[in-house]
Amino acid sequence: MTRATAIADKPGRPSAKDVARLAGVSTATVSRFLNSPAQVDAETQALVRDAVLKLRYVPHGAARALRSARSHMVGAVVPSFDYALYARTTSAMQAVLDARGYSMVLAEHHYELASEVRITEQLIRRGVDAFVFVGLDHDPALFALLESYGRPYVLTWGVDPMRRHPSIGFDNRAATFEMTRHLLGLGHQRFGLLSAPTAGNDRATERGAGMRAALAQAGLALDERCVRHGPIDLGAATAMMKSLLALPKALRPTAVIGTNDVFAVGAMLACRAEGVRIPEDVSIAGCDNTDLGATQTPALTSIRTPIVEIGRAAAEQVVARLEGEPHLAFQLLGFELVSRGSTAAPPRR
Amino acid sequence: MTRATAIADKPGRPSAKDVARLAGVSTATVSRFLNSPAQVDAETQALVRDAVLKLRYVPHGAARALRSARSHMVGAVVPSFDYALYARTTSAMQAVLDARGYSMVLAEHHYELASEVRITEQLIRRGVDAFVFVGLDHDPALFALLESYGRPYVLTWGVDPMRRHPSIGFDNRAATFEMTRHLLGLGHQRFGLLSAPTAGNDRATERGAGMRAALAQAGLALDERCVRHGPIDLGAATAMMKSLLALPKALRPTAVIGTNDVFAVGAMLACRAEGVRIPEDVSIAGCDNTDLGATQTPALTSIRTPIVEIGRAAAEQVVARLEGEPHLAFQLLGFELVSRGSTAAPPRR
DNA sequence: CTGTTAGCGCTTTCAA
DNA sequence: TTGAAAGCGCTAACAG
Repeated sequence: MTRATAIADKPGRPSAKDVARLAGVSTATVSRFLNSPAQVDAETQALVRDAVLKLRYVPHGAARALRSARSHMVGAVVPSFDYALYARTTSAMQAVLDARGYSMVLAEHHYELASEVRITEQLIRRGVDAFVFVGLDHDPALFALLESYGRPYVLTWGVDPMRRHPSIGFDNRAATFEMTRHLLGLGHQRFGLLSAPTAGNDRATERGAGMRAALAQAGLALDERCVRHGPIDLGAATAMMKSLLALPKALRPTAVIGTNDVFAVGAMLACRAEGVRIPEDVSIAGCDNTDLGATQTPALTSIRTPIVEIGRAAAEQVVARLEGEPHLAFQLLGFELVSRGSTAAPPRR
Repeated sequence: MTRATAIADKPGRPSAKDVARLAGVSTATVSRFLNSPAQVDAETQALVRDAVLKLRYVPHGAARALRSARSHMVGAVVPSFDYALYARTTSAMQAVLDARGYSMVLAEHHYELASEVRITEQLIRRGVDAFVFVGLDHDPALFALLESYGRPYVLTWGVDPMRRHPSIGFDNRAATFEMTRHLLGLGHQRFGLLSAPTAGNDRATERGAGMRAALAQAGLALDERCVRHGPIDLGAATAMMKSLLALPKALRPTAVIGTNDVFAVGAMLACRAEGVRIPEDVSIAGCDNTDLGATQTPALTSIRTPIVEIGRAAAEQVVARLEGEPHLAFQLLGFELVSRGSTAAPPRR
């Protein structure tokens, strides 16, 4: 027996036929016992139950999936797990799925929309019943694929303004809008933005837009020389902030918003390295309210986003759809500004 | 059409038969084209390829799995995703699996060994080919189940000292041993330990043991009144540390080790809240060297554990076994003490 | 190199 | 309430 065949089911792996034989019934009855016990006589049930337990019978999922066109697997397709955020959302999803008898298949696309399509196709091939995606921006080919295979899905971390795709999230634009208002209220006039690349990332796009909108409303404009884009990574964020600190004094922002906490904490590291005081010299704010930000000194002002709620609601929606239960196709959840020590009035001139 | 049937494959979902018809060949040839193209004539290949692309054919995974007894899915069964650590390991795994044409099914057992068995059985039912587990401590029923279904697996975050189960990890005991030596070297005599519950958690057990061993070697003993156990959670860790700080002065530890960075950072929060200075009044050290610890003020002394390497190696090992390739069943990886500002000499008496 | 054929293990009509 | 029988879509023998 070679390694390659080692995983083949043991010769003795019990099948429904074995259970049927032992219980003295037909395989049809075994199947009914498993799937709709109400249709089986109580005595017969006892017979079958004993046989199942005795043989430690575990039904063959692939056969069931083939026959019933239902794998009971839900795909979670996320940008990346390195940012703790999606891990927590996924964890919440997984808990709900598990409770409802579904398993979760996980895939990352590393912020590449094209690879998202490829990955999704692979999961369809594996028989995944339904999908949860992150964000509203996706390759049109993705929706075509889902449509052509009749797979339900839900988008998360935002709500589709056109109501074309089922979605669960919050208003990313409003979140940074409110944060910017907070900083404007403290008296800031010169702002900096640390953002993820916006291509194919509506969260980053919207968060930037919210900031610009709030500034515009206050009669200000975001100086593009104070904007940096880069990967969601502490090192990159630190470098981005350092380059802002290197700007001529008249240009240098007194308030910097990161489109998420990683950027904001990276900015804090840069300030510490350069001897720039927070919040006396510069205010820093993030988004998503992670432990990473909340435990900094000073603690990071951030937006509490519905990380766990999104995961739970997404899982519940796809399961409800698979099971034919009523559900809300669109859910707009709330967020909350959490003001902490990293933001204060700007330095006096 | 009800919601429940909405996910049924569209009537027109192409099958191998459709591809065969369009290409003017048999389904066997389609199958060969997909699985071993070398056996198919170049011209025929072109015919089939065109048909596949034209119909946007995606093979039916369940049928393939049923027939070939191979689902190309690997199960990752982890304690929890809330601790960012396992998310990163899983991410590394997923990248390798994806590159090798496998998908990853994810499940969490929330530190309950019994639910780990249940979850694993569910994944076997779904047809998962192989498994990666976290830690060496598991319910014997788990191994019995894997054995009876002939599923390869690998344990991670430790190496089985008995060499009974394939495993990839590092020496958890040596890690805290070294950390404790570091603190002893700084002059500490009274130690505190913040740990996860040790039941069914060999990482926590070993990390505690390493500390005790180092102390014993130095002729000291860990005062059990300075030990706290609790969930891996910042709030819980903070409370645990507060209760250590509430000890009579003569008993209060001057050095506290967390069995991971979450405990250590929670301890830092407690110190800040109580006005206890780090490292002047108390030294604090963690384990796993996460961003959470590294970005604190002062930065947390910790142990860099092979988080990503474990994930990659585990994925490579299970794939190698499934594919019948040579592989190392046991891999002992290294770790490294990273000394930062949170540890220093104890206060003078 | 290609087609024919026989199932993989299960669910689901249809009859009894 | 139960059994017999027909496949789900694919792969692997076996012929040709």
